Amino acid sequence: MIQVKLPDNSIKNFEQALTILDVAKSISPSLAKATLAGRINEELKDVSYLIDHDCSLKLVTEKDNEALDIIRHSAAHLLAQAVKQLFPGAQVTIGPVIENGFFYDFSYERAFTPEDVVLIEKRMHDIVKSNQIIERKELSREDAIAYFASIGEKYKVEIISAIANDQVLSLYTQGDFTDLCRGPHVPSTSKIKAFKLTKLAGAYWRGDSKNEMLQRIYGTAWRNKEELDNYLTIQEEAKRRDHRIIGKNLDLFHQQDEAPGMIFWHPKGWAIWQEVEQLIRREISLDGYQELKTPQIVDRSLWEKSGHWSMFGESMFTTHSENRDYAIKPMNCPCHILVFNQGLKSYRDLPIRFAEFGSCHRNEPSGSLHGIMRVRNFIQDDGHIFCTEDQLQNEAQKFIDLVFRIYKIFGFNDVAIKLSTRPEKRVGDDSFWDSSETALANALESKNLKYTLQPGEGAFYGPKIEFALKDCLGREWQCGTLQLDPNMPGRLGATYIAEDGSKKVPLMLHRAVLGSLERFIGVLIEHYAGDFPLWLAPIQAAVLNISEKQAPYAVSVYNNLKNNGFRCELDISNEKIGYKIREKTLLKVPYLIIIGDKEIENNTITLRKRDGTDMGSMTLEQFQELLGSELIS
RNA sequence: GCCGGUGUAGCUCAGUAGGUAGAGCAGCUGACUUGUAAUCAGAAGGUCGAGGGUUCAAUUCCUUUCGCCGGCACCA
Repeated sequence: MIQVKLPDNSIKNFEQALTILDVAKSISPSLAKATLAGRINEELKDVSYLIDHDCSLKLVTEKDNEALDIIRHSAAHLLAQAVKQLFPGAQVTIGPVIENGFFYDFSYERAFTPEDVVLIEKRMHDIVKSNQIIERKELSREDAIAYFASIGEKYKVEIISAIANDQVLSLYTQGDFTDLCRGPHVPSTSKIKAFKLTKLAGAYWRGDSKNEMLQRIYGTAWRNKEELDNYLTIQEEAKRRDHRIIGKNLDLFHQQDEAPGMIFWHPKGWAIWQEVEQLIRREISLDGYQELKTPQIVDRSLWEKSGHWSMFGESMFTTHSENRDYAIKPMNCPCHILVFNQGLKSYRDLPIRFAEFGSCHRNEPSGSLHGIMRVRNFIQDDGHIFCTEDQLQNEAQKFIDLVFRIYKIFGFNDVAIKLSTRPEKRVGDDSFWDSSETALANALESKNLKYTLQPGEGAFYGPKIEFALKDCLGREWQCGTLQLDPNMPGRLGATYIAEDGSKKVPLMLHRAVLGSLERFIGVLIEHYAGDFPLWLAPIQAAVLNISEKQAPYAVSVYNNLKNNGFRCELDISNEKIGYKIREKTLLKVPYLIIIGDKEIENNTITLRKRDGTDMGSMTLEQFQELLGSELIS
């Protein structure tokens, strides 16, 4: 007698061993049809799994969230099967589930073309139609290696060879295709109902740039067509928000061949920048930061002392003059230490908080550049805190508060926190790393903040806390960072006089709330889709006249607003009002001011918001009050 | 940096099986004087990313190179 406990705590008794599918059938035929897998004592299993002992069972159907991963994994196999049928010379490697879909990497004598992908996707649909049963089989390591070696799948052999000896290996077969896989999978190919191949790309074997480059095919897969369409719509939306397109349409900035990875900020883009920079300036001064400015180009010897020359020499821009080598600064911290080093510092002076909007250059690999999100010249809302070990926790807490305070102003309320610990390539001994990692973790825990651990992701000089905000499409952007650096102050000779009269080396915290302003503004553009809130809008209002007659009145309204500090535009061209409204609406101007004869007569203005709302007429004074109150909120 | 794609007017894009290119919008000129998302007309606008090669002839073919796009790798 076998007892199977179901999620509603009811218990079903069976005379003999049976599969998960059999259990589903015993409940209802339609449930059996919908079942994709089962969770036996919390472990996911195929529907063909044989239940031969008492257990709890939760049937996984299309409706369950966990079904999605199974479908996607099966879609990856489906892709591999189609590729093997069309290109028998291709070797399969790995095909995991990723966010929103899956990919599969192949080794092939040539790159796949977009035309190939069309054929592959078509073949995948054919295989789905033919409803091939997906069967699981267990094999010994030796047999599995022998099998894949016999069909010439060298990568699979390599993968199996790396798997521990005592692991049971499972193979999944569907029609003419067999793949090594942990599973589980859907019971047959017809269960994969909604998928689409999305991208073609090169990818290194095992993610290592020293290895062969494989052909990666990306796809997305969903429970049904509605979900797939919904996903594709969101992708379209993301494309519509692309900061490179909006940046061009709104005339915010441009980039050109002569300066790859650098931004030419236009007046309108720079207006946004200034607002963001001023906001940071206000907020950090409340937290006791002092702003300063340090040189752009600094002698090589400083970078050698700081460790950058050996650690990041290749990605620093250099120059030289009169037999001296210089680096164009890739970061501000060494210079901040040089400022700290001027004059004796007492423990009474600490903590000292320096801030700088310093322009930094890093020679990022060409392939990594992306609009204004990843650039070679950037400015961070950078800052460095010099403090004692006792002050560390308090400073970390204070900074965490600052980050949340500022993100909230932009409407980012969902923030993911990550703690990155010691990387392989690092300076400083292990006791430094032990204590500093603990200190950061304590700061987070004292604030009851949840965080994920990222082992090996720390900076070469110390561990860090990273703050990733979520935009309105749910995408994560890592912006804020707090990095503990117990090494650099010592390397550059920073000291303070302690209470007992001895010289001590201060701790340093590198911190930024927004990170690179270029990137942060890129995030803002995509988050708001160009519809900036009034305080950030490059043009806050546009004055439009109906016809030539009202031009002088329109000019006076424009001048009045401009003189009161609002960013304003005037259009008194000989165009119809509909044309002017369309133009300014496309430029996402929050308020359009329409001036016709009526307005002159009543000494008012008529307002239209960028979303089309007609706000009727009011006096200019009333409008300015309205703007003022919107700016404060 | 690596793999693949791509580069034509200010913008969005078409085109040439090798014979130095075309549309819409914008800009310019003119007419119209307009009431809430594109008024009409005219003229003009291009070393077809850059260098080299093949050819009588290259924007088109070959090659080198640069930028951009999608990934991978990288991201102090």
